[in-house]
Amino acid sequence: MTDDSVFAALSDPTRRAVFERLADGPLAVGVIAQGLPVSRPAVSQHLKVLKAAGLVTDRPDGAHRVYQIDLRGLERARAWLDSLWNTARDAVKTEVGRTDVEERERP
Amino acid sequence: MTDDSVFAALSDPTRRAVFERLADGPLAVGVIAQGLPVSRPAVSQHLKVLKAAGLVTDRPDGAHRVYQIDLRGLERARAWLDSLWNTARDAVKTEVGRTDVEERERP
DNA sequence: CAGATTTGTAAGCCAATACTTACGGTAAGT
DNA sequence: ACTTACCGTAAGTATTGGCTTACAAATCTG
Repeated sequence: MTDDSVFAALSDPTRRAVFERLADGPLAVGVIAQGLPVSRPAVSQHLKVLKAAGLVTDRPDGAHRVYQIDLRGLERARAWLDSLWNTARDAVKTEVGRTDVEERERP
Repeated sequence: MTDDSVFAALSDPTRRAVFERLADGPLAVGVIAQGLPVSRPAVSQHLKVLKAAGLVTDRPDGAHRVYQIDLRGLERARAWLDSLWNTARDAVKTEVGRTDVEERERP
């Protein structure tokens, strides 16, 4: 569940579509595959990637297998973005000041 | 600057390293490339992707070209994650209740 | 003006990956 | 027990993508 695996998992549009479908609640693989423009095995492979990234969990339910969103992976992505957003925002503020000085000294 | 381009841009570790370097302030291409385990043209290509995703902006500075973080792209990624996080969290809550009922009816 | 510096782009190469079909294994229904 | 349904995995293929080297354009410096 590294930053790398999380963002790599979120990079594929089909995988994000799978992930968005799970946002409303747990679903079985076949149900997820319905409506998506890819085959069911493809969805299985996507779910495997999402699981390795800590973005979903799965549990057996009879012949079905139910997948559910795991908030831990999302939290990791959020933490990375938030951290970078904060430092970038601070840098922009201090940078504006620095630029003013430089432009005054070297117009 | 679609969700797709943003997450695709953030999926590559080298590109995230480039992006993190820019968090502290604007930098020229050559400076960014220093310390990274890839060639300078590779960095240029990464910056092109980041720019297309709305994650950085660039401006000419003599023979140099200075790149800077653009908060718009970050905001887009944050919005996607936040939206999904909220709906997923709500779904978890209501799902707990539903599961309790189901397990009472079908143990 | 000639040379050096900085950068973007083109071409080519190799690895990663998303997809399909085919198959095996497990669970539910008759 | 046999059939049906659901799912994961293996094998194979085609596409994408990141990297390097080579080259061209623009700018500074002497």
